[in-house]
Amino acid sequence: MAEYKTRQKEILLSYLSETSESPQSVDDIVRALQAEGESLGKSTVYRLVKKLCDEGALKCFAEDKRFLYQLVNGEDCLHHLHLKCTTCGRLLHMDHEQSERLIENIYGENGFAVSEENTTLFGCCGDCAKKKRGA
Amino acid sequence: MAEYKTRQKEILLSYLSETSESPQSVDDIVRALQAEGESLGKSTVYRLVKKLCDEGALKCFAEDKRFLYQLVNGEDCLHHLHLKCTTCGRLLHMDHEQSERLIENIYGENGFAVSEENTTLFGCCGDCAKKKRGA
DNA sequence: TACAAAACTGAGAATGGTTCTCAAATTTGA
DNA sequence: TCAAATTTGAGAACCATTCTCAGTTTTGTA
Repeated sequence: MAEYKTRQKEILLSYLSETSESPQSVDDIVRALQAEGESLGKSTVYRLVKKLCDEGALKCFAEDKRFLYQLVNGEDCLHHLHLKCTTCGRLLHMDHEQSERLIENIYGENGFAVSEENTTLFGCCGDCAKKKRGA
Repeated sequence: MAEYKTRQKEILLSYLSETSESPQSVDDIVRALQAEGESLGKSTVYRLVKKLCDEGALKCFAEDKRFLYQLVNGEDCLHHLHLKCTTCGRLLHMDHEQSERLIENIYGENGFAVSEENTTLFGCCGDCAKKKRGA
């Protein structure tokens, strides 16, 4: 017996998969679920979210002075870097080979082993850049 | 009259330039200065540090659940990526050309413009890797 | 089905970094 | 030297996150 399956975990995961487009704060999560009549305790959400991050199922971003969480779909998501658009909030996935090449490169030049799980590159995506040029 | 020159600001800047190797939390700063007999108020440090960040004189990193501040020496510090070792905590500076190349690369393949100011790559530095292998 | 051990939940308290408040001190231009 | 503008700092307030712990749920076993 190492881990129990609980109603709360299922509810949380289901909600996170619905909102996988935009990262959510713990408060967002708690409030949204409350509105749906599925109230989870704050502590529980914090606990689950942290564990899911450790397992690599969620990505965590610092914003303002709190953390936002976003679902990472599938195994392979662990094995590439992510690009986070600070304008629209979307999380883009870098190609696996490209990630590998980039990391290899940095390792070669700096002796530094970049961790794919912990690293996110911030910037502006093509769509937002286009919109900005238009505006 | 827009901005006054104060003793406190000078002390802070001088301390930050002494410690520009490793990022400091506000608490680090306050305690260190206290030890030197130059006690600055916490509020003051927070205020100054925030203003310096806005002006681009300081880099700010989220760690644990607080922020670390590090002096940006000269213009060029703004123009390369940083590698943060999650084992020893050191902040390594990527070569300027290497940064440019990497960013160019990502832009070419993903249409995504990585922001040097906001991005830090996490992982394990060469020294720590060596120690781990040794142990 | 019944039971007990292990794991999980959640309300509320505690923690701790950051911001706010405001009266006192400092800086600056005249 | 004076007064206005700005800055300082002690302490309160704020608020996201973690901790506590008694009660609940899950699971394997008999």
